[in-house]
Amino acid sequence: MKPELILVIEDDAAILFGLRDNLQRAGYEVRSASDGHQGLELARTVRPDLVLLDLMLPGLSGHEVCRRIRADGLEIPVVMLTALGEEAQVVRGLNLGADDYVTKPFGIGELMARIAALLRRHRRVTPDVVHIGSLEVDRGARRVSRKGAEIELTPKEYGLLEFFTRKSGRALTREQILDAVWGDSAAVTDRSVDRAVTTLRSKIEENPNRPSLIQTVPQVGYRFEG
Amino acid sequence: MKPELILVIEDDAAILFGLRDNLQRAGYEVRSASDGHQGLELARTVRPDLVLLDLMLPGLSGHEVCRRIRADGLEIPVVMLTALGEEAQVVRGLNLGADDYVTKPFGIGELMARIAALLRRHRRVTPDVVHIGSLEVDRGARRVSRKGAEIELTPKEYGLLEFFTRKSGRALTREQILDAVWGDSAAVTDRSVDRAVTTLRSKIEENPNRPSLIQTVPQVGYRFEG
DNA sequence: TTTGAGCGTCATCAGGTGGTAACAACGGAG
DNA sequence: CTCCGTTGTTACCACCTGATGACGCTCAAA
Repeated sequence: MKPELILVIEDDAAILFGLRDNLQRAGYEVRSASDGHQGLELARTVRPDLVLLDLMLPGLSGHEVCRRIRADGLEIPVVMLTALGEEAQVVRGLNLGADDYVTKPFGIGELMARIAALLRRHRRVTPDVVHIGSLEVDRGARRVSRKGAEIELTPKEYGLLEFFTRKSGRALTREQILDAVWGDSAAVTDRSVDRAVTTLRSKIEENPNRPSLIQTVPQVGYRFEG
Repeated sequence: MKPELILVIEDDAAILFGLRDNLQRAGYEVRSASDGHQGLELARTVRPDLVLLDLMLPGLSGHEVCRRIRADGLEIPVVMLTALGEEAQVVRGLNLGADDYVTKPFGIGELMARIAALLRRHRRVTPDVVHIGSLEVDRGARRVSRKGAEIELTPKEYGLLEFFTRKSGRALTREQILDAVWGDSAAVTDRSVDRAVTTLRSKIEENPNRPSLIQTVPQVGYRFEG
């Protein structure tokens, strides 16, 4: 099997060297960049399996790099490296789509373990097209169809459905759904989730009165059956 | 068979002369430019089969020329010529879409071999003509027509259409489109994408009011139906 | 210098989207 | 059986988004 490729974006040469050494020893292939722009370009072109991203970078900041990676629709796991005392930054980072963060100075063993875990988790997910029963969700084209017939969804409905497909089988609170689909900035009632679920059900369920895809979990929220 | 045309962009007259001499001796036709702007212009107009590009140039840098060539959707192989000690630049170059690089001072034999290899490889890929419904996009001739009637597109319109043909079927964000067609350096609003799409639709859609080729993906961007 | 093409921005407009509210339905507790 | 909290459903309409015409800036050719 081809070794997994890790992109390290880090401007401190000493740390970079250490990371590269450890990663290669662990059997990963490593590419690196020492500033944000270069790192972003590499992420786009070489399509690494995971990105290790320092927060403080010349050029683009780590946040910006992360945001753009996500904006490109790349679902690469991103691990942020932050100095102590940057907790506020950490929160921002996670909201921008980072999957994990590690605070410097870090134990190399812990970091390696986190990386391995993320890769393992990520390998299981996301082919571009997902089938749930007779329903087909094409994330690349952003399209949904059943038995060849396209189902027209509004952006919000599609966003909700896509989120469900990524968390299928798990009970999700309305708050989790709001955060993920509406974004933390939006100030909306959690009743909006109910309403969105209703309209989504009416479009994708065979029998909207007895939903089979989106189950209500009383007192909690909803669960998508994958 | 028509001799292959190589464009050399190099400001050092001595090196340029040597290259031209060797290339012609090897049976290639040669055009040359001594600064970035002129080189880019030539690349666009004479459509060489390969570009030899010096990194350090008056006017536009080699990187910028390379990026713009790619932004235009030209899939010409580009070989970067770099001085020793410019490794960081080399990385950037490759990421910008250069296909190879050679470090000065170089052995002329090696360079010729690389050029030949690139031309060979390039001939094998890139189907030049794409058909979408009744529309025909000839990437080789950089021409678009419908039922034999040529459709005149401006450079930006053509660049956009060509990018669409390469990403057909996928939903593309305005940001992705901007990066690819305008280039990251361009400071333009994403409304410009809308504008460009509108004018492109008016030229290539049978019924611009009900577009069939370029679909709007609300809140996201556009999707080209391949 | 003039002219014109290309293209980026702005203002406007139409249509769609989705949040809220109001009410219905449901189910559990007492 | 009644009460009350939770969820489903529908209607309404404010707001946003995207389409498009108009305008102006820039650059190159004549």
